[in-house]
Amino acid sequence: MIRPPQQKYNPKEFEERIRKFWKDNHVFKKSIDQREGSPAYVFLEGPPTANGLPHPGHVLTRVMKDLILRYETMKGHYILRKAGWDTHGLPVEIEVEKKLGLEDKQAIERYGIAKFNEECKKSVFRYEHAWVEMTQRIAFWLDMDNPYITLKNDYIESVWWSLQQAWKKKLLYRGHKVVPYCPRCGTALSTHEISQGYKMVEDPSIFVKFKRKDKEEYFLAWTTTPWTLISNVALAVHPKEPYIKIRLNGEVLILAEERASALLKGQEYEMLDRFIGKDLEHIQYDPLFAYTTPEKKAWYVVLADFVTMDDGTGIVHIAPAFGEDDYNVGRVYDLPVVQLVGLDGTFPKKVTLWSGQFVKDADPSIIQYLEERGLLAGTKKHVHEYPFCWRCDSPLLYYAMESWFIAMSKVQESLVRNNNKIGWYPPHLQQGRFGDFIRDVKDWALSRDRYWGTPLPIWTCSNKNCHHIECIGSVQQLRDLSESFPQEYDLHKPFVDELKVRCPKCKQRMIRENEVIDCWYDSGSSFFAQWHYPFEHTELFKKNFPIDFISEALDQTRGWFYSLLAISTFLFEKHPYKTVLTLGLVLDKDNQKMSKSKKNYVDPSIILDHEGADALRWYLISANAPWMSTRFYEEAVKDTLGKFLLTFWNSYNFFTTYAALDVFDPTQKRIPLAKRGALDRWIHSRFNKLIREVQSYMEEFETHKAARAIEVFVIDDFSNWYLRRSRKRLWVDEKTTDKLSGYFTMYEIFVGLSQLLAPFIPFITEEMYQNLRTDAMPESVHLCDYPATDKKAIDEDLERSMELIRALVEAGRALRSKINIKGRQPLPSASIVCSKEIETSTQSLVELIKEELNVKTIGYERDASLFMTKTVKPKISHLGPKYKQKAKEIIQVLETQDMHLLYQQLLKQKEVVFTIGAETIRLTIDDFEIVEHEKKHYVKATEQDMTLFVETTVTDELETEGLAREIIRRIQSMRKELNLAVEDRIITEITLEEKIRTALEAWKDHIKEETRSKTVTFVNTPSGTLVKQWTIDDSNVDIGIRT
RNA sequence: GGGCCCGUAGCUUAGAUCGGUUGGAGCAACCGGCUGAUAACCGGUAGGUCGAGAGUUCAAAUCUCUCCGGGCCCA
Repeated sequence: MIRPPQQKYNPKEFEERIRKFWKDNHVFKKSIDQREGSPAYVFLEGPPTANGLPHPGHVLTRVMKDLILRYETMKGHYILRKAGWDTHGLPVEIEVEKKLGLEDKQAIERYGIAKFNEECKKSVFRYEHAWVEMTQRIAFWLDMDNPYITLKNDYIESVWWSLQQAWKKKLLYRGHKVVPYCPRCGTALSTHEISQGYKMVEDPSIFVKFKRKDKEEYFLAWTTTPWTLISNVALAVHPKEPYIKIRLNGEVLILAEERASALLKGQEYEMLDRFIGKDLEHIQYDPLFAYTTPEKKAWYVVLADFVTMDDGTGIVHIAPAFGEDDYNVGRVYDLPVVQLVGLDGTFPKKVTLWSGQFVKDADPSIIQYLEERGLLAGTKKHVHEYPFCWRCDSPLLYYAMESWFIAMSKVQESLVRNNNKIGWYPPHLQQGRFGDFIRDVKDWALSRDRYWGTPLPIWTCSNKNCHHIECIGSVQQLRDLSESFPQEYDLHKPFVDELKVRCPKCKQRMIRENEVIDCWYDSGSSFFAQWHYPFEHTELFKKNFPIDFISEALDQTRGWFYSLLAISTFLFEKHPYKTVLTLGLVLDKDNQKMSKSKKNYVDPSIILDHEGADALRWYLISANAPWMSTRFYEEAVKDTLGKFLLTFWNSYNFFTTYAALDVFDPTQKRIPLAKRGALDRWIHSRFNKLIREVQSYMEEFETHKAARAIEVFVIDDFSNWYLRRSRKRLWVDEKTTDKLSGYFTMYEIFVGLSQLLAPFIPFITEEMYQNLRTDAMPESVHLCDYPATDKKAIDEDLERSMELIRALVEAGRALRSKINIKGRQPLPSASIVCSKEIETSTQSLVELIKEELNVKTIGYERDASLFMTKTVKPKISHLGPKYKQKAKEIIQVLETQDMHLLYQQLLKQKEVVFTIGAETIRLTIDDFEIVEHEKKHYVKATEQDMTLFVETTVTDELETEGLAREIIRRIQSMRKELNLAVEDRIITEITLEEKIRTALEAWKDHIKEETRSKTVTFVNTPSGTLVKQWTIDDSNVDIGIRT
């Protein structure tokens, strides 16, 4: 039995109620379990870190994931939805440092690593509660009772196993990485940290001469960091750019041609030779300083693409220890890494001239020294951006630190191959941002000299003669090599470092590499580590690999999307996921990124309280393509609520009000679709086409288009046309077939819509479904199958006809508006002039026009001339040249004539004759333009191949009927004002002016019927619970009603 | 600095693959209308240098180039 609805849309109340319903009845679990054995659709959750509050971007990701997963579930897939938490990493440490007031790494060590990590562990779940609550409130169904957590021993063990695999494949190696380093804090900074600390500074830049070993010629190089010259090992030129050899002031210099013209403007020099950079490769030169003798060949010219012609000389000095580009070119040429700077940022003893000086402070002195030796060709102030430490504000040095790497460059081809197998949404990322990154892949710098993270499982034998290195891949292996491995353990620092591990070769103690690993490696391992593979759940892993679907925001492209692919590629040589949906970012009202510091941050819970989860979800889904950035603010969500959700809700309200009143029973014998009226068949046809449309959009993740298609259907087709046109048949008291057909149709569409919309707006659909479902139906809308298109229900001809009818109605309404006769005033007739074909196809629907346009009769005609009359008007452009000065007089004469008669005359006699002064003028039909217009009391509108004529004669009788309708309408609005129920009966008293009172006597019964009045009396002074005075077309009408 | 994405009415957007009537629609505004569900709806009015400039073309919102603005990623 269908209950009448709550009147108000109160999302906070019913969303909470429905969450409880799901929980009490384990609906989420059932939605998974009932699909067991069905084809799997594998999903992997990108783990968030719960050490900060969730923001609107996280809400978007979770809504989109939920939409896709609910949709695929209803389409019959078996989907596990394991939650995950990312728990390691520098941001966690920084939070804890702040909380504990620890300034640097030394402070952390003084505080104690064990205690520090304990704090980190607590910190990562600090806002877990807020995350869980947000997740539940937006109805993201996720198994948060059994999440994978990257800090668990089992998870770490899986990660270790994968690192051991890398080790066995000889992909894990120790090398150097040039990182921004703060000499004061004694720590490298992450890119995340330095991005906040760039400043514009002015540094000295110098032009330095490097003497060719074999000739009295000089390479002219340029640098902004003179202190790095001491560690110089090579000069780089661009292989393809032209270089020239010139004589300037008696010296022979080599530099880029393009730069020479810029640098030596106005100076005279002699051009000696011209060649491309490639020709200079391997030419040796004399070092500027001899503080060290490198173990590898150094001091010669190398080729590098990064050399630009934007500034400098086109010859770049290379110091691999102090620049990333330098380091990379050094690896290509196997150059030595000369590092004549200490970790404290000063020159070591070896550098006798500047020993102990801070490098940047030594710059002027180095410049002076070069000048004295005649190696300086010039200086120039140079303004550029330079990074500073965000903590202590000292200038950072780029510094080659030892680090562990995974040799991704060795599996580059495999990466590209696997990437090409992934379905990217939007597609441009595949070969664009992501493809570019993969094609130019760098080795993965894996280690971090920090505390809170998965420890790097590499132990080195402390015996100098042995030096055996072991990469440990399981807890068992570690236990076997350790003395007294405890029962209870935690695979973090400091436990792993305190273990006494014995070398399997020489039995000496092994020491672990101090570092932890990049936390991106943790989350990128989730596709196997979540199952504790390969130690457990091997079958589960195999069933769930590769993953069908992942989705995160755009910033994860080179983050998680990459780390998953990287790890999967070197472990399994396979793409880890088949489809990746990349979401746009969530911005504020002014298209700015949301951040707490800008205070433009919208708290999702406020919107959840005010507009509700469904409105929030619908906005995020329908506003934009998923991969476009979406502006997020409460007003926007509010608009969505008003436009779509309330219309949908009110339609439902309308249906259930009447269905409950009439005790409509959906289990009774169904009226077959073929036996229902055209309107019912039409909405079914539209609905079935909608299903098809929605599904095809969903397959391409064009969720916004799916949502908009539904919106158009619900608002335009269903609510504003179908339901409005169906109202009348629900008002009759008898149980007619037509009424019952209407109920069945509405019922079916509402059940269908609740299922179609369930993945989008899970609460309101559940609320409706619970009221509509029969015992034979699943207990929740989320346990239903997704609606499938019934092709038989689609009737293209009917849809086309309805389009014509609706177009005519619109044209008719525009007509009324134009002639200023309001819709409540009935008019005698309307006629449609069209072809026989159109008549046949629209005949069954034509009654709809009658009511919409409020005309007494409606009919078809073939010939528009029935309503048109032809006249002529003088063709002035024709008469002018012919009659010159007389034309004006002729026109004046013609204007006095009845043009209609003139036309008749022209038709019969072919000419008109009259005289002007002495002259006889003969005009033929050619001197006139034939114009057509509607006959008196007719107006017309043309719509496609149809013309609509409306007769506008308002007889006294029609005028009275119009007045009756005016009165009815006023009484209805008064009923509403009193909040009366539809079925409540009233007593009505009306005071009318004498002249209309008599005329209205005949309409008394009609007014009584329409307003559900027990009695209608015309009185002198009306009384009632509500009495109102109205003015209708200049007449005063007072109305009083009471129950 | 480099790469990628985006820019259409006050706001949200359709149209861009594949150049072709007068660039559609919704919200907001104004005027009028409808209403036994509606915060809804209907008719009309106003509002556009399609980010700017140049080019290709008979024809450009659409193709090309440059620039400007916003965003992301990488330096």
